[in-house]
Amino acid sequence: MKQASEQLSTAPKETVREDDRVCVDLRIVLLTVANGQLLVAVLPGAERWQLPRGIPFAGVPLDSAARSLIRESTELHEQYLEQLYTLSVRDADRWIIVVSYLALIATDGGLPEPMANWQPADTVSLSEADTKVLEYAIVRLRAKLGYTTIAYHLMPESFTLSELQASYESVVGLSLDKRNFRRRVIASGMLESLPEKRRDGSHRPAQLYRFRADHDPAAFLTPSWAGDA
Amino acid sequence: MKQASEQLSTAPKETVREDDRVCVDLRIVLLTVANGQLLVAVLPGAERWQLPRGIPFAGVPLDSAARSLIRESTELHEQYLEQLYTLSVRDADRWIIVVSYLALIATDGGLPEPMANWQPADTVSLSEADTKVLEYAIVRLRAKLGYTTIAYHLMPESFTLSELQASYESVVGLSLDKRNFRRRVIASGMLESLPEKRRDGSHRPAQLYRFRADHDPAAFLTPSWAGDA
DNA sequence: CCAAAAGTGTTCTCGATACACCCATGT
DNA sequence: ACATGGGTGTATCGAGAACACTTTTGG
Repeated sequence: MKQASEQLSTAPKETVREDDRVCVDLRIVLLTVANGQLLVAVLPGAERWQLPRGIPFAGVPLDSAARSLIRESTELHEQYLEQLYTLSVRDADRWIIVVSYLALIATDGGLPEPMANWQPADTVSLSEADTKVLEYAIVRLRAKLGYTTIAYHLMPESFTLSELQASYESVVGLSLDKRNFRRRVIASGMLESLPEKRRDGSHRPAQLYRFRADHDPAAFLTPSWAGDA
Repeated sequence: MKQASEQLSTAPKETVREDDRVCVDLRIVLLTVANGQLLVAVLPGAERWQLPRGIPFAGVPLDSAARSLIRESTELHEQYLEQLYTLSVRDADRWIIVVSYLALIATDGGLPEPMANWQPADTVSLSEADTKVLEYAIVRLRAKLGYTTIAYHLMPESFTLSELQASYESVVGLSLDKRNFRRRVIASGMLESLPEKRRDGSHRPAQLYRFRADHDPAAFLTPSWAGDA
């Protein structure tokens, strides 16, 4: 019932009975940005929405379990998956262990096929535990946006700098200075400009960019967004 | 066997059999600093040392389980406990889920009673999984040292600035500039000076400090230590 | 008077911020 | 010609890093 070697020496005082074993529950915060809103994938629950969830099988690594959970919620493959945190929450009369993941999906303008429902991340109504997990996911995403190239996973193949800035703004919830934003994002070296421009309305066409194939996903951009409106 | 409500709606395709349930194993990285070395608490294992570990019981929150594990390794109460990461590792023919914690204990000069063994963190020989966990713990501790007052949990009640600097240096593994270090740590406002000084040898006595009772544990110090020797 | 650690200030560089106007296009 | 979003440059400020000498004590 337990695997051998290592953990016998300091095993807890009593033997583990079968139903003393803890329950592990995976929860996925699957985010995307569309029309200037940060959206989260949710499924209908008893009374409220709930995050996509599931119980991992033994014999399967956690990340794979998370990935297959996502494949049940959307037909698009996620672009990015990162473990968030493991918390224990009271559920009925037991404590269950919730392992939470952050996943990102790029939009190509429209929404990814929603087998799940997409709800605005700032207003969706979830259980207490799910709300905590969602909030933490947003904190992490905001932080990483500042010093990594994680935005890559939220953008389509090519985009204008204004579109990139709009995505940043929907995630951080602030408006940023156009000139400073461009300087930073260009200076970071994570982008390359494409030969084409996009004509889009009765105004000057916009240069298109994409993320460089070799962009370092851990590359530092610059760590602070403070100070703007 | 499973608790009701929430997770039925997206339950995995097949029903969960009893022994499909995953095993969860807690591991604690318990660190301290003594005589200029970063030490980790370990227990004798089959061939190598191993991190204190144990299986959490259902019905007990994870953090409590971690705390009681620590109480089995040392008589001192830990000063600080923080969850690190949850990873799945292959063990025999199953994947087990390892939830890792970072704990800190202050030294008062000598070592805390070692029911566990204290080994230098940079040379101790552990299993592959334990090594990964230890390395990650050190990365986290180093990072947090830069922008939080986490050092508090490694220091005795009162100390000199040189002692504090020495602790920082043993953790980050770099030597720091004395003047810059002092300026930063003073400017951060996390310390207060005591009326006493410590006479210590044939040289000028050193001012004693302690952490302010109301120091904000999340207070920013300053995020980088680069550039020194 | 010598050894040993404590303590102290200034200069420089660089990244972050604030801020306002001209450009290309469609109607 | 005008409305619309695209695109650009400069001045200021503050944080971090580099760097060397004086002070106080005990022996």
